[in-house]
Amino acid sequence: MALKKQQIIKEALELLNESGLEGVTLRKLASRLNVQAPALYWHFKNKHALVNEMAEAILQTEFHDLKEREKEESWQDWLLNMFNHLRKAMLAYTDGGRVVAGAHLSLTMADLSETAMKALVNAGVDLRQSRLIILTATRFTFGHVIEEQTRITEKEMQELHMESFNREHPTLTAGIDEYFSAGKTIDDLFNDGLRMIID
Amino acid sequence: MALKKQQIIKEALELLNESGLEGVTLRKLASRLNVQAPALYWHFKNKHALVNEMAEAILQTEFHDLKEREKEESWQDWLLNMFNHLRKAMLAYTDGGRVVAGAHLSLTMADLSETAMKALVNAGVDLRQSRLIILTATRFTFGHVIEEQTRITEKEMQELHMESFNREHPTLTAGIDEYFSAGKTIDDLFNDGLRMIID
DNA sequence: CGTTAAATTTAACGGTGTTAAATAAACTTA
DNA sequence: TAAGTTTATTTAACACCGTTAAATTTAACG
Repeated sequence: MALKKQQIIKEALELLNESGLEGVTLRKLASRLNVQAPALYWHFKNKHALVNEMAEAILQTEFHDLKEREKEESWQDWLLNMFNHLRKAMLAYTDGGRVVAGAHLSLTMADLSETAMKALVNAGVDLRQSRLIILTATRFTFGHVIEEQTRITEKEMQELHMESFNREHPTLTAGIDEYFSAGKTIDDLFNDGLRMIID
Repeated sequence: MALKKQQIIKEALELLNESGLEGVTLRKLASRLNVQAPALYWHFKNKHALVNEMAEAILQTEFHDLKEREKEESWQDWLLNMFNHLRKAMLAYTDGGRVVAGAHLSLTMADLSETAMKALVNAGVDLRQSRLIILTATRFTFGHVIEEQTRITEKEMQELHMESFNREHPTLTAGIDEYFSAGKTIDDLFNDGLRMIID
């Protein structure tokens, strides 16, 4: 039976979740589909194209029905919610941030930006200000999720020598401790950062 | 003559600028140093470690003498200037953003954060607020520079079908056009975004 | 000079994306 | 149904990649 594009992408996403971006190789993917690696080249012009389509699929799971802003909702709340969805979509997959942020010229991202621009402009926000807010928040979101998803091994932790690190960076350490000892989470950190941009 | 660590890193950075991150391979680097690839493993435990040291070197060129904030300078101006230096350091090398952002647990970045935290706290900014501002601005800066340095080929441009893209994203297109037709540059875009976070 | 440690080479392993050509399977048309 | 054409996949190979183990050279030191 002929291989379907959506099948390939679905299997690639499962492989992504199991092995991370480094683990997504054409041979492994082909093997899962009971096919030889070069067969994939009939469906995708190269690996980059496959990864781009994986990024679109990741975004689609969260944004296949992107709701426009309701009259009673503030544009700030709407936008905050939109970027939380964007983060959620990327967090759903191992290395999802790197996959999506690395996918250039994503149509879904463009649609997202367009919808967001309309939401803000319709709410009376200046055109230039709208663009600045959305661009800044987008890049912050990408940066944040990529950082959030970067795995640090136990080995790397030890090599950093926490006690001397903390001694040499007291203010930084105090800032980190204060935040989390106040019961705040990574989710809060993301939203607090986002609010700094939006408000 | 024995290979010196700094020589290797210097040569690796030149290779980075000529061939991009994908082009930095141990064989090519070794060849430039008139040595065989496995020789590099005596100086670095693996490629990741080499790239991490490249990141530190990139940062050091701009931050070997990081000046603390002067009494008469506002913390906002000082911070804005610091992140402009960070961006400049990364822009000095092809894929510099990906190299630096991908380098985990960078000591130079930690020193940078510590100095910035002290500057803000000494200026009377709340500890938590200081951390939020610096973290958000850092992640935005990484996201911005990575995006800025992502090369888009002529082919990819054509495949996007600009006219239909613009038709389907009128508000987004208008926002982009307005900004640049006002004579603003990418530098301005970065600083405008940064100011949204800092102010 | 002889010994020890530092630095590098040779050879190889298992993996990667990708291409060209041969082949099989599935439709289309006579 | 048979022939022909497009679609889809396989086989075989290329040119790379990071990395390891072992042998070998180079340098340092008593």
